[in-house]
Amino acid sequence: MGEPRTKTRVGEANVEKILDAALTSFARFGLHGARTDQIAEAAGMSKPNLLYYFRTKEELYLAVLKRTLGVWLDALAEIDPQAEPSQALTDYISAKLEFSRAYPDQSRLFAMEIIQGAPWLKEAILRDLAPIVEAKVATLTGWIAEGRLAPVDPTTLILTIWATTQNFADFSAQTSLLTGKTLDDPAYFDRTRDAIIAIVLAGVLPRE
Amino acid sequence: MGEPRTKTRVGEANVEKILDAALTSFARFGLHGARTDQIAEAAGMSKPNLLYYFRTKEELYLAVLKRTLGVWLDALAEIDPQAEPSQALTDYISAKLEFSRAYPDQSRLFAMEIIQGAPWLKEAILRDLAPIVEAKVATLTGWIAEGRLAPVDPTTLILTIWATTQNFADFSAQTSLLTGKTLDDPAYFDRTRDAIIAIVLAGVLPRE
DNA sequence: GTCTATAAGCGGATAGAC
DNA sequence: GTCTATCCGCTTATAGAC
Repeated sequence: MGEPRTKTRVGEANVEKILDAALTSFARFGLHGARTDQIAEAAGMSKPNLLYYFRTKEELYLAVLKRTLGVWLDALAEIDPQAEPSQALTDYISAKLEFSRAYPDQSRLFAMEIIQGAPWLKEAILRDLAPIVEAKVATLTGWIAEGRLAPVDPTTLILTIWATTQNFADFSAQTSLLTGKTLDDPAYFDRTRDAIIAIVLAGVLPRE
Repeated sequence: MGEPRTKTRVGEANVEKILDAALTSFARFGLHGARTDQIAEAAGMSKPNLLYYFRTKEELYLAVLKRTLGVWLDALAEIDPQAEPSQALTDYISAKLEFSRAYPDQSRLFAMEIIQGAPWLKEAILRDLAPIVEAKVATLTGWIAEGRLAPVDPTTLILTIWATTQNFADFSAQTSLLTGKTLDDPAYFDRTRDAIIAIVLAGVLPRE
């Protein structure tokens, strides 16, 4: 499953340019809809030169996906068991939404891969993502046991946060068709973040 | 934009078989990844015969999408301004989740089209979906004004419900990788539904 | 309406010089 | 490492008989 041949500095710079260009195309057109010559052009090189770094389109696709998964893992891992639950969840929701705003293509591409059954990323999800989720479920379970969180199913809560935050990147086409706004509008971004936090936190914090 | 040529009874039956088969393929592989001969085979006919009913792959794709959009519209339109808010939202969430369980491919295909910017469905969304959403936002705004609903942004609330419910169909690959469960498991389905309703309703109902 | 056979073109991948 | 030129497989779509 060939790494890109990147020994030199110029090579590494090219790999980065290719990954960025590929992300845009794959997010917009999917694995099969994306065109290698278009990606090469966007990366500022010829098609054969692109294929010098990534031998096949599929290899490039997987490389793009794995780069995104890494960022996801880091954000999730940052939920701190020692923190105040409402603050920890607020921070995580904010970070996740901010990521969706800053890197909508990464969010979208990831979503498309998952929707299609994760044919390329299945292995990496099981190996890298699952253990972290398990750890965070344990954290939430602990908070619930201590009465610091309402007794909501922890896995469902995590998936709900992913669903709500990612939604605004993934479905931004629909959202902007319906509201005329995007997350690039700072006021709308803040309003959305506050609404999500209000909805999710209210359902999750213990009533006194 | 070419209706399928369906004058006879056998023709209509074939069109249905094609739409069903196409839904499966498009949801799994996307517009460009799906293969017409595979769809034809799944529909029990030859490829030229399929292309007799739908002149191009794209025409077939759009027909499949529009069939799904119709179902969506009906469910949303059913939210009754006269109803008790918590009951109306509970019913809508239940119906939406049930739809995602019963027709996961429709849910997934719709999601993929939206994520890619709705290149094929944009027009229909603006014409058919937007007005209904507008009407429902008005309903929610009324409930908020009457103090029967917490002052949450109505559009965000609707989008949140879509996000949470659809998520369990769209991301079922991820969910089942992480939990080992699918919505086909009745107990898991009920647990998920209750958790979503609890989270969303709690954040939205007015505190006394 | 349905088929077999085939055309036509796109697009990923390679050859080989520089 | 990068390019030009080119190959060739694969897939949509059509021709035309039944």
